[in-house]
Amino acid sequence: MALRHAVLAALLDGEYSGYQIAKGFDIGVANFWHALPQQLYAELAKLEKGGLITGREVVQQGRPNKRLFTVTDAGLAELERFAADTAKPSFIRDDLMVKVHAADRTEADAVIEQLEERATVAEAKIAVLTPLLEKLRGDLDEAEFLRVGARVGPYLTGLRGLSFEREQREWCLRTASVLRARAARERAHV
Amino acid sequence: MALRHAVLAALLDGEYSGYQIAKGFDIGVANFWHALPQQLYAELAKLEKGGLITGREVVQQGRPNKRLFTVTDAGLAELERFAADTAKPSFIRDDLMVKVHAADRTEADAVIEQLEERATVAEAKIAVLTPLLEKLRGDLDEAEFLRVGARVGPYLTGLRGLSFEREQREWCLRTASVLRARAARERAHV
DNA sequence: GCAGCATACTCAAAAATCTGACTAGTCGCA
DNA sequence: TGCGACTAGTCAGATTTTTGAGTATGCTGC
Repeated sequence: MALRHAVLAALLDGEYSGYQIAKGFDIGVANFWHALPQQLYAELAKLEKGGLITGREVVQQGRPNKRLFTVTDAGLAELERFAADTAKPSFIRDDLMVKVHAADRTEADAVIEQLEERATVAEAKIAVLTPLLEKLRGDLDEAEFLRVGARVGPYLTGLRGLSFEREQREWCLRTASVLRARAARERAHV
Repeated sequence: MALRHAVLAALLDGEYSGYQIAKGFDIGVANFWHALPQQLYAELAKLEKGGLITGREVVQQGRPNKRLFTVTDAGLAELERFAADTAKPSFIRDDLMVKVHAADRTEADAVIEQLEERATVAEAKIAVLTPLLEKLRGDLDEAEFLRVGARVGPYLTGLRGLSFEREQREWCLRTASVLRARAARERAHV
């Protein structure tokens, strides 16, 4: 049950609606968590019932009203408690890696295509993250920001996201080219 | 329902028992998938019932008997089908990143400790993966192996795992040192 | 003038995953 | 000789996550 903490952490950056959180707009959280809108709405409702966040209705004209949530002191205390107890090991699950693992026993064409597609997605994430980190940093250079800047948390997780996406892109492109070369070789030998 | 495919991919490397797969001994699969023993046993049973794998009983003395599984032609065809349709985006879930995201609003000491612990774990994985990749490679150098070697699938996923663990280690150490420096600064100012 | 997309959610049900306990023999250690 | 760890699993039940559908309004492009 760590989704609850991911949501609390996301709300530290300000007031957000379920819809906004669901959109994954938030740099930090999107880098290490993924959940469907339905889960988030349910979790927000539970958190509010438990008094860890409070919502306020914002009436909008021209579009549906929304509820913006803020972390309460109790919520902060819960995060504190969470930070103190031992973390579960991280885990990745990746369909594409399963396919690559089996790539020398199956037709590789489709996998190559997906690897290149995935590299493009990584590229796009890099293009979003880079300016976001710059914005967080403000006038300070990175070393200085990390030393004294406010809100380093999101910056640090953003850095991890960025490095992950860079590695992902490189690996996808390299793997695609390896598989492509082998496919060509195989065709030549048959 | 991709666990089924992860298991099939793991079994491509040879005959394994549920227990062995559960141990995560397999380089490739451990790099992109994680599941509890109970899930694996259940999945193996389903796959066998579906004819995608076959098991044979191996009688052992001095320890319980075991069942070793092999992928059938039907299983290979299923993997082929799986490789062809579109992959879901990868996702990571990481408690520790949640904690870092909130680190500037909570007590950081415990998080720093966990980051250093995580770096050690990453180090250990690097220490396991590096010789495993060497072994897979045999006499060939990497470029040559990738061009003509057998079983490149596991090698390629192993490379991704290795790069992930390296980045993980660096990020954990750097993040720990950033948080440590800030905690010291804060104490000095109070 | 209407199709499709965006905002902002809700509900129910199916499937996957995790928690926790249990069996049962063997080996090493003190 | 008893304790704990390792091999090799099984079972039940709770919780989480995913799938799929639905509501309602407004704006934009063709």
